[in-house]
Amino acid sequence: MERYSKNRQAILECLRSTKIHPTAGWILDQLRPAYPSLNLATVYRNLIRLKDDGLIRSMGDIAGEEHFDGDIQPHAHVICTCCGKIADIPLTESIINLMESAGRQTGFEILASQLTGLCPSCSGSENRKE
Amino acid sequence: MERYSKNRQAILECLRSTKIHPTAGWILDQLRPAYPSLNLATVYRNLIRLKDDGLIRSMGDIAGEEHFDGDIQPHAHVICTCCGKIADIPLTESIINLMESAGRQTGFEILASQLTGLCPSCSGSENRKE
DNA sequence: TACTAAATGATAATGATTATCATTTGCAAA
DNA sequence: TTTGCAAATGATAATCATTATCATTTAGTA
Repeated sequence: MERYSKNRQAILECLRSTKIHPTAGWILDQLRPAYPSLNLATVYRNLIRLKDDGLIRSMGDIAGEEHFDGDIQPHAHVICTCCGKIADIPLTESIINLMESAGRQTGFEILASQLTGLCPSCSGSENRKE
Repeated sequence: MERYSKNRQAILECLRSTKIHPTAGWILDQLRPAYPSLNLATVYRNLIRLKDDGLIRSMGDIAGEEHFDGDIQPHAHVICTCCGKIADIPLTESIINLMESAGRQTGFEILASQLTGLCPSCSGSENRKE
């Protein structure tokens, strides 16, 4: 039978209850009121553990910080490479087909689709150069 | 008229002549023989500059390191979240449609499509847990 | 109640990236 | 050619997220 600490459970529930794809630091800030002694290292450790157990997923480093996702169903995101903003996009038939087709072509096990670009705010400012 | 240093030109050409989507460190290693005094900070500085100028593109942090791409045409990648391996996938009609449709839905200016998952090697080892 | 492995908090170490700053380079005007 | 100046550079320190270390605590079990 698997041990399951209060901290780990709280971190998992925190991740599952938000749609913002947070970082370790954000999770710590959320849980501090209820778990005043909770340590950042513990958050990181449990995120790694939850990821290894397949209960959460990492979105990789976005704008310098690793973001996590409590939704392990295959789905898609749009990410702003400038400010790190993340938007969900509905997982349409065409995206599923694309993921499957790319998986067949490359031999990869495709788990997520990330479209990257510039959000409305960043698109105006940063790209007035070319 | 724009100044254009030898270093910056060499970095740009290095990026354009490879398909491996390298890191700053890799570029430095490539150029060291021809530019023995080239410094890592200079590579970083010029990559930022080239990116700001729209001549190259960053793929963001992959497995802890920022990777760059000399190909600024919209295109698609498959990335292994475990080992960082990157594979190109041809930019099909369906991907273009997907990018355009997601752009309309979210208001983002979509520049690239990244499918993430596990490469054949990592798929075997890391995921035997669930 | 005592034992043992897992979990934790505190903190140091790591590693990629960025900032600082004095020096050098390369063009442009005199 | 010489001088002046902004850009570029090399060397190195600083930053910041993440990871490792380690002594201590916790929680389940014999």
